[in-house]
Amino acid sequence: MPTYRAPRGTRDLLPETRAGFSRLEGIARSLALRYGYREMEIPLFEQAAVFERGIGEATDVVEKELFRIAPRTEDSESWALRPEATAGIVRAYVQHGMQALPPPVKLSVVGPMFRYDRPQAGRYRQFWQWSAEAIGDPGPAVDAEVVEMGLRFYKEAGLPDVQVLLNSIGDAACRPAYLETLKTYFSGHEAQLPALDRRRLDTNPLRLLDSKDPAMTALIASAPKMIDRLCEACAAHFTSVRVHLDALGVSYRLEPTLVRGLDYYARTAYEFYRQGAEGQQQALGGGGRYDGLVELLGGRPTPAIGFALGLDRVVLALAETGATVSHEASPLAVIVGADPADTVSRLRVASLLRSEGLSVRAELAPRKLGRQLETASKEQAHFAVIIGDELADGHVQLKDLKAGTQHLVPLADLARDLARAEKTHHHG
RNA sequence: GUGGCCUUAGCUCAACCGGCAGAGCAUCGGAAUGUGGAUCCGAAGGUUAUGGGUUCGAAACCCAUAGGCCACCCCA
Repeated sequence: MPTYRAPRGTRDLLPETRAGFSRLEGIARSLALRYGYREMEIPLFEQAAVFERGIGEATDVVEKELFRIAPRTEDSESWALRPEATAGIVRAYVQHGMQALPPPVKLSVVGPMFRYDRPQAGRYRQFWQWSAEAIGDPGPAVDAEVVEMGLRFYKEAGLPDVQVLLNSIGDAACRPAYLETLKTYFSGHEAQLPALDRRRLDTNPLRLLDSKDPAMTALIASAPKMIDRLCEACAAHFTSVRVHLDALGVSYRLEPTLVRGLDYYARTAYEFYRQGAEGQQQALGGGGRYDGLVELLGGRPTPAIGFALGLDRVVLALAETGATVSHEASPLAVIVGADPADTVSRLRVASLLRSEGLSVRAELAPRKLGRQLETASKEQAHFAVIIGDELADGHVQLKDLKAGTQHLVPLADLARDLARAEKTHHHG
């Protein structure tokens, strides 16, 4: 027999970990509700063209990380697992005529994404994101609202010190000219450029600003900044975004070298980092305005903005701060028996309590009573229901494992007594 | 995709120069057949990631593969 294991870059979320993810998903759903984003689902895979066109052929996400599905037959369509949710959400928005809904259409998706890159801690081939999109609002107020919602997510998750890095990357009116300026600037220093960055000069000059090569630091520092060369409309938009952020009390750091990896972004761009870890490559989340994407995927020109927050990285960050990410619920009571062999009575009582909506575990292993109780306390159950000879006249022993007390209870009252106690029972 | 470090029981780790594969925790059982988190005793758990090679002898040395991690690339 071969030994099987989860594919590279994927992981099993075991119950302890899954509980932490569920908690984060709960916060995301709660925030979506509070901010007016409606939850939806999109397929885990799409026609590859949705990503190729939407995200951009030349981006790393499409060029090297797209998780393509081998076609089943020669004439079947080319599919790919979703590397992010925005393109799929916008595809659905166009497909279902949501342009007819009063704007903005605010949508939320939580689920796994797939990217075929080399795994590391916090970097997986299957990872979880919360994605929120406000489609049909040109901003700038909604830009600030989205950033604030992201920040609130981290705060409620238990990461109060998340830092916002903010930039404007211009739009079709001013970015092309800026790119030329940038190209000219770096071309003038071509001899100093590392090989990789020399190649970027043609393919993606914006990325030069992001280079971590020490030889580039001085060059980048004195390079022309997009933020200084925004057209009037973009500059006014950015100023207003900042005014709104200030009004909300959201602090942020201007990061003129912040660029985004996906082609569809324009104007507002931002990323979330742990305080003190801003320089690291692992963003907790990021987002921006993508005013051209709806049109790119076949809809009418429609402005939009959104973000994607990485749940895996939040869990990782919480673990690093030593915080308890989450705990699983423990049963209110465990049904144990004096006669190890009498699983019938234990199961019957458990079934009775469960039908009353109570969370109980029946000990079905034929172990002696001491061992049954031992396991019950180890799993943090509040009560043990001990079944013995008293059952003959309709009674059981109800033992409070936390308090160490015990008394005889008529079986008829058991559910009521436990339900009353549940109010004070802290699961876990 | 590039470079580097790592992989021994379910988990965390030992094993001196290449010479008997071990401990703690967890699990199961006994002390204690109707009373729990403590204690004592015991059991079970291993193709030393996988496949080759060197050697009288390999967990250890060499090669390949897989997986994990770190730095890039890039992002969540």
